[in-house]
Amino acid sequence: MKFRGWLLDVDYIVENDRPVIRMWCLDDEGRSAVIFDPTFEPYFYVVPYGDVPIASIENISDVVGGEVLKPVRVDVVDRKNFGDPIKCYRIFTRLPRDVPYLREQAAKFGDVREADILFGVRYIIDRRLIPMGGIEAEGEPVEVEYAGTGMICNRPKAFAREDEPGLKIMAFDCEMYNPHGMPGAKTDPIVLISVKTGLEQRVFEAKDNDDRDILKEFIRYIQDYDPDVIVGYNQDSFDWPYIQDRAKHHKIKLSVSRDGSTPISGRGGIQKKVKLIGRLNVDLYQVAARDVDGIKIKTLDNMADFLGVMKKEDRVNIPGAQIAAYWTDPAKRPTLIQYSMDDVISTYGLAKELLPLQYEFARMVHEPLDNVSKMGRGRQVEAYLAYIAYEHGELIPSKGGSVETYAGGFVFEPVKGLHKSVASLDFSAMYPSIMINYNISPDTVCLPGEEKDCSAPAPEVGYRFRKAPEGFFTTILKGLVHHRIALKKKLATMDRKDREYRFLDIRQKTIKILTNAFYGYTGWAAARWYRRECAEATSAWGRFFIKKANDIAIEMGLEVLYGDTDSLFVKYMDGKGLREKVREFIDRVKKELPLDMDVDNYYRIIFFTESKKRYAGLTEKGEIVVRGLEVRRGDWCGLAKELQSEVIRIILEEENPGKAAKYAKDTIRRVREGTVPLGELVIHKTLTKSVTRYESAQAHVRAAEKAMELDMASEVGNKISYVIVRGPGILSDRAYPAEMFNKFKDGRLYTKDRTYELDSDYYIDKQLIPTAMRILGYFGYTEDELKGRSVQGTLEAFF
DNA sequence: ATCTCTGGCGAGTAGA
DNA sequence: TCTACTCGCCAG
Repeated sequence: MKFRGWLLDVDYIVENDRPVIRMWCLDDEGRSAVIFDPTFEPYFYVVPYGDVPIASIENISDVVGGEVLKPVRVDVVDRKNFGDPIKCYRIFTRLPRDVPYLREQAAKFGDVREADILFGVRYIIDRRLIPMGGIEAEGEPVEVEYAGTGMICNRPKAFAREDEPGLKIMAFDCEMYNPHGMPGAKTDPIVLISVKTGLEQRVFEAKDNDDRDILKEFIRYIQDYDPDVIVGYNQDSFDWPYIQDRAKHHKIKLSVSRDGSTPISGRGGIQKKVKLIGRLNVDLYQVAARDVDGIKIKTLDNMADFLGVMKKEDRVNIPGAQIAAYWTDPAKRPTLIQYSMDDVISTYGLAKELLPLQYEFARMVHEPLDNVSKMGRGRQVEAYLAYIAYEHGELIPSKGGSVETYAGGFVFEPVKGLHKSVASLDFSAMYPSIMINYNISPDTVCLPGEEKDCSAPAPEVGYRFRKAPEGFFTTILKGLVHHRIALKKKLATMDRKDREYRFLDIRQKTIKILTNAFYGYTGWAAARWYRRECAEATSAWGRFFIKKANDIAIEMGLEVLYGDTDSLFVKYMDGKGLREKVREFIDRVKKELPLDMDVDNYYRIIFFTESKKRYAGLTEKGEIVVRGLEVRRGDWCGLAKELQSEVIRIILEEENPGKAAKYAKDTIRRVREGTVPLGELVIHKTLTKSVTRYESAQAHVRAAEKAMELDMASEVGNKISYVIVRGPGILSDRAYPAEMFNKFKDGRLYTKDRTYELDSDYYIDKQLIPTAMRILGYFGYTEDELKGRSVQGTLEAFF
């Protein structure tokens, strides 16, 4: 029989003491299928130390549980080790689980390589497969109870396709009974489980606080609908572990995986990972945390609002701590049900927005979707490298090296104040271009004595790289750059609303992300292809070129106001002739330096603070661009950010500092009067480690401790939301979790049994004044003026 | 188990 | 009051 469809995942089973590769697929009609390949054998390499006879390798053995493990066979193969041709032994084992034992024995004779490549990934690499891509196979049909089609085949073939699979996606979300704050899986049942698919949405509701039945219904629902992809928001660290505990409590088997097995939890750690066999379990929070920027507090409702999936004002929102109260009150329960529904609808909507990029990453780096969605950027780059290494005959290096820091980008001292008619320019793809230009790659690092065939030494650090042959990274980067140029060219001829446009645009974006991560990857101590010399030389050339560009600009009569790593902000006399001068400048830079430079923006007016990395400007198009200032930060209260944002707007657009100062004074007065909503005064900071590990008292840590005393969630990695109240002690003593208050009126915060007073002086002196003064200080305003008497100012005096 | 990198700002703590 | 240091977040 023949099969044509999509490849979703690859794993293996053990049959008759032999591994059998299992490919989870979809056919072109969207029906599930599995393809087995019993012919693939586990193996790893050993690069011998000197002359090691093959017999020594063939004879390695270990005894595990009374059983003797030996290599199935050993062959001699030609490979490359960082570009150098070498002969090495390839050791085949009977089962993947034998590898850890035999690698230890083999390590006595040489350098063990690729022993830690997972068997499924190994198969994808060796058979050149494309997860989320096309697959064709021919073989014998076989009966399987957990998929529509089953077949046995040993040479599946991948093919690229331009359409997307008809995946069955299911979103789910749970609400737990939490009368004391944090729900505990031992005692507190799940009261609602909501699900949404392409067909319907529904909520399973517990009867009499007993979740036995809804757990069973949920399991049955998954079995019946049989989704290919399961999405949630934080389900790996919250919903799945909780469901697992509850199922265990009721002695129910959580058969939600496609083969009838239960979810597999990644062992411990801070970031938990959950694997479902045959279904792709994607935690959209992990995806958002890595791939979405432009939003600070990545809660489900914020994320859905930000991506236009569900506006906050159009949905029910219930504070986490009140779920039990809503559940218990018959009048309020329907609201809770709607809340749960809104959550699952948001989650499903997020999946529609976020998954296409993940599909492309899966295809690009050749890792199954669920894996790639949980990997850090470095590991994604590495998966891609591992796939390419195979076709180059390059051995995949072993992990890691020692952490050593090195110098990065150069930052110019800003010319503080307001400037009119300014252009910002930057080198396009500076680091990748430098790496390509100087053939900077882990396999081209020049050793002492071979300098004659090498590039010029990198400035400051002196590293050289061989001119030939082309490095492993260089080839890959060139390929990526060319591919992206071709895509951009094609996109330029297409209609933006076209379905294919979206598809190709995501592809070029994926390439860009991956390309830009290569430089950082080479300086990452835990990388397999870690070569600090590469990162050091790349950033050194970068510093050299931005300084050279600065010299050229000055020589041409441009005034350089600021620059950071790969960018320069320039102005020309009174602004007339700027564009012409900038064109000339770019031409000269391109002629004299091996890099491209482009205009990023023209600013009508721009304000540089006296600090690096903090500025705000108004572009010719009328857009306000802010960098580094508190407006951009998630750890200042909303009111302070709003104030600074408005001050910036008034200064840049209306050029009226007096009005900005008045706005600041009004804001300060509102805080004194206690008329600002509490939400505007909450400060959010991440708890980055367990509370006991902090060396000094931090406000958010103390707030987290107080939250835990009240049985409210404060886990490592969470954002802690707190407010500052009046009272004795240092600031952190007076930081309280915002959720503990159920009422805020006239500057007073109420809990069930206590009243606190908001520390309005803290908000005025430490939040509002500093953010406003960051800009207004330049116009001669003082703290006292903003807090009290009125002063007029004009902009003219400051040019 | 986790992890792309360095440069940089500014608030707050802790100790002298 | 001064300074060194910790901490979190942001620019590129």
